[in-house]
Amino acid sequence: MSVSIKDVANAAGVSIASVSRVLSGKPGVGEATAERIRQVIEEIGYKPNLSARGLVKRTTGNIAVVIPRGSFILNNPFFSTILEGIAKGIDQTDYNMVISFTSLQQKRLIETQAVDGVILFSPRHDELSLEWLKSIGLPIVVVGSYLEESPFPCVRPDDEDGIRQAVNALYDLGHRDIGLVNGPLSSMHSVKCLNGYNNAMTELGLDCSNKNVLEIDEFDILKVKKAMNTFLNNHGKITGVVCSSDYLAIGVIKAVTTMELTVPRDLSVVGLDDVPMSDFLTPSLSTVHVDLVGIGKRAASMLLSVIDGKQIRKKDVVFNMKYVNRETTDVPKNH
Amino acid sequence: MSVSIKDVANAAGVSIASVSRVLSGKPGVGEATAERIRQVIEEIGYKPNLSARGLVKRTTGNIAVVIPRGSFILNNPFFSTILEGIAKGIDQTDYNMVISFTSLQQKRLIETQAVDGVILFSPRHDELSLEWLKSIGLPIVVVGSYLEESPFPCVRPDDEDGIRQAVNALYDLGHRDIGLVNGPLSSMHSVKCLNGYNNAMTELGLDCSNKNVLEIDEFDILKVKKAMNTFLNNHGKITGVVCSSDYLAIGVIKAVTTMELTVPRDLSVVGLDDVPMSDFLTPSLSTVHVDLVGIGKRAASMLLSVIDGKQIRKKDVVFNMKYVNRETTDVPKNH
DNA sequence: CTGAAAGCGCTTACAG
DNA sequence: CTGAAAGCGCTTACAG
Repeated sequence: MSVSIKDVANAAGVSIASVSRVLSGKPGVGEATAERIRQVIEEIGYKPNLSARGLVKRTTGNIAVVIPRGSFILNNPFFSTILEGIAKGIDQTDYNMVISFTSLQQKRLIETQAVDGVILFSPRHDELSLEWLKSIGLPIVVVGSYLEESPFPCVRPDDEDGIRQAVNALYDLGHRDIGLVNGPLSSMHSVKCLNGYNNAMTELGLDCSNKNVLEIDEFDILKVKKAMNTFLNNHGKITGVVCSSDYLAIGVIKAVTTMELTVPRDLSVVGLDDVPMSDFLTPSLSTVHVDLVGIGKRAASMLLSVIDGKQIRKKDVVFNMKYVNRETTDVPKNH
Repeated sequence: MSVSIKDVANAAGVSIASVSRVLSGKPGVGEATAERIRQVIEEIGYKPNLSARGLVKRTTGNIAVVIPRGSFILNNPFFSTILEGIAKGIDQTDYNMVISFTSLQQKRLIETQAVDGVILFSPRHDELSLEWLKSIGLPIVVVGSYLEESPFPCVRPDDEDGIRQAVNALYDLGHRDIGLVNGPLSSMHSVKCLNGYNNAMTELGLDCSNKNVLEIDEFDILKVKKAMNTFLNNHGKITGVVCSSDYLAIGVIKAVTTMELTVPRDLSVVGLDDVPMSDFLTPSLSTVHVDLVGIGKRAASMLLSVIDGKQIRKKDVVFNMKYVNRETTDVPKNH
């Protein structure tokens, strides 16, 4: 069928050991021989069989990207943008990226020694167990949000400060009644956002009793609309909201608009993360920027280091965020 | 290190051959023995080594999802939604999905026998060569757009009819000067869209001299804005445009809005494909719906069939589209 | 510098 | 029904 190492050994008149050595750049082959072997490889188009190599080296050349609850998640550009970064991060290497969305696949992928390492997207407490993950002994890097008790290195945006900046931006515009639209607290990301919100409000001397916090657990436009409706009715004074993600902000704007309110005139809205599409929306979304592609890249290079057995210094890499004022924010209505 | 087939054979007091047979569900093992083996496997948590299996069976358990020009593309929800479908399609199987965005990775993935089959996203003529792809002899299914001379089965939306429906919807609203905002013609998708546009216009007795067609080759908001600007200036009569994708439509709306025009009052805009976010936008996007998740699922199941050596009947599976009227369309201004 | 040989963990004729 | 053995294509001590 396809050519094997034996074929190139024959064609070059050497042993397969020598071929293997030049393939992996190991020393111990004369330059003349090595050159001849390289030529033959090129000529007959030999490609090493990864299964065979993997069998003896106990590696696969694959890294897993594990994304929780696929269906809802992939539409969220936060994930796809980080994914882009990961892809770029491994582009120059020999690793392939295998993605899994369902926990069924994830378990299999990990148990089955099908990958050399794992990039874990913002895991939630109710999903893959940390104990289990630890017991596997696979190199793991977490991306997106920090897990308190986790032994794994992590790359993430500084959500807490991001939300703080968002709150302050609204404050500077004159807003005093500021709400938070958050995701479910089973995600550490949401917990950080809540902390950031509470801290910022307290620093500013504003009321942060959690009445002004709306928690949305499923990302369904109808549910968001309904929730926003009752939320705004119960908190009539709110003039601006900060959201824990751009995607959420888009839904909030939609919900608000269908209530015959106008953004930003009746309500200012700020997102979080600045996904590429945010500048593209109409009105363009005020949000807090972070280099999502950079986060993905960094997570990838970090994982590769761990796989290579290198000690990594920073176990928790936090990317700075920066508020970007666009069109969904304005001074409050009766200002 | 981890347990091997030998360990379970020892523990069960049988040969590795028997273990292998129950693993693959092959006949030739007594029910009592088989049951005992299954128990041992469960107890000691044995998982077969995929590399070893792959080496002898010459399979990998991986299917490749090949996405062209990653950076721009992944932000486009058209792709991520189909991806979701593919993931669902292989969820119940033992296959893993390995994704590649760069042609470098793609070549390696395919040459290196690292996958059992390939799902190829809307390839362009200037990318991976069909000749090369054919020469590899790997099962391939194309998703997204049809390649005329391609020997590979394809799953795709009926773009041509979709555009036709969009044009007709605008016509029915009273529009007569209808433009097309298209992608680059190196993609068959764009070619189909252009055909659909020309045919629909002709059927309606409208002018379809290509002056009313804007071709945007790179998806950059500044470029879109600039292009739209000159386009609308040169075609002042246009009251509605049809776009070859929802993503493009979002950019068009943005561009138009920054020109101090209002959608749909000054310009009606229709997208194509109805990605999940379209209903989420403000104003929500009028577009032509197609079951993108279904397309992904179908492509996956089709590829699995080809891998299994089954003959597939339909080489070109076309999904119907259906116009959805939302908020970016209205009667023309001076109607 | 070079090669013969063992071995990675499986599957699958082949023999019994 | 069951097992001994060959072999998949590599890598890597070990000897020379």
